[in-house]
Amino acid sequence: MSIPPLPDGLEDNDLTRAANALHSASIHVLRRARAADRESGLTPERLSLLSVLVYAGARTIGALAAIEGVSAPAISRIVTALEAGGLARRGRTKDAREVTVIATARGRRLVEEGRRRRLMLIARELERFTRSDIQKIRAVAEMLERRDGV
Amino acid sequence: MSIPPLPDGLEDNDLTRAANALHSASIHVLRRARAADRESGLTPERLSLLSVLVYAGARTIGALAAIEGVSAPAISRIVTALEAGGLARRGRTKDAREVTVIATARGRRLVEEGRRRRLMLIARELERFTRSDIQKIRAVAEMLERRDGV
DNA sequence: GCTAGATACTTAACACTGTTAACGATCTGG
DNA sequence: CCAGATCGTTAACAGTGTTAAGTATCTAGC
Repeated sequence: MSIPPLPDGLEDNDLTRAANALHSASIHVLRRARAADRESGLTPERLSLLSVLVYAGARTIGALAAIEGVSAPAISRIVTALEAGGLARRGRTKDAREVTVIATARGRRLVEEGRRRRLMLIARELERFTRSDIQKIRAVAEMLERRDGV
Repeated sequence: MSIPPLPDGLEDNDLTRAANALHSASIHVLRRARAADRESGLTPERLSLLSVLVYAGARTIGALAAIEGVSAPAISRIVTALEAGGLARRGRTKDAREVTVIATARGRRLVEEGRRRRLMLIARELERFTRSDIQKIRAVAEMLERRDGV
């Protein structure tokens, strides 16, 4: 896997080269991870929404739409599918216009297994590096996540 | 942005923590990058296929299907759409069963602009780090890409 | 306390992408 | 030369996205 050249119009410096390499590396990391998701038997959209429910807790349809960056009708339909599969349930709040969604135990288990598979796949790839390089990778990744939301 | 805890069932060590942090960081890097793609006016699938054509050169329908990990009919339909938009063209080889696809100049320009936007977005986020940290990020990302295909 | 407007969700109609099955055209080996 | 393999397209269907319209509920103002 080699890194593509910087496109024309971008200054060539550490910053742009870091962005370029980080871009490529991220694509490759997630390509592998996504392969693990197919074993869940869920479509990517359903698994993604269910993951939000598991890690963020019960949320209204509108909140889920904002988080996923899609429309409320799109969420509503996916929730219906998750409910049919016994992976999530609809609930109500004081405001009777709102509909909350929460993952079932089975939904939670499915998401956790998927996350474990993803991380195991990535970890297996990292095994090729030395302990010292793995520490560097960890330090940089944690730094990226610590500072802001890059 | 904080890193989620390691899931149960995964040993807690540098390797798994590196995988966990790298996973989160990759998700965030690409979330930003994808936002830049909307400006292209193309659907993600069309832009992705067009990118392959630009960076890998002319390819047959079957080869594109293998690269994108989807079926030949799916590629065929997207190529038809790209052709209609003047972004790609179909061609022929000696083997008259095969159909090759190649990006037009306009398609190439569109992909290059998109890639520039992506990298500029990522670079802008990295500007928050010190020069020394940026060098570390670059070194790790290039290492990840150099060794294999993580 | 009532009503007008805002808000939250659902349903409907349509576009795009993915699949598999079936078909036509072309190549290849015996 | 022909039977079978290969390549691409078309068709039919499922899933997800959108916007528009409809229903129910809340809230503000009189």
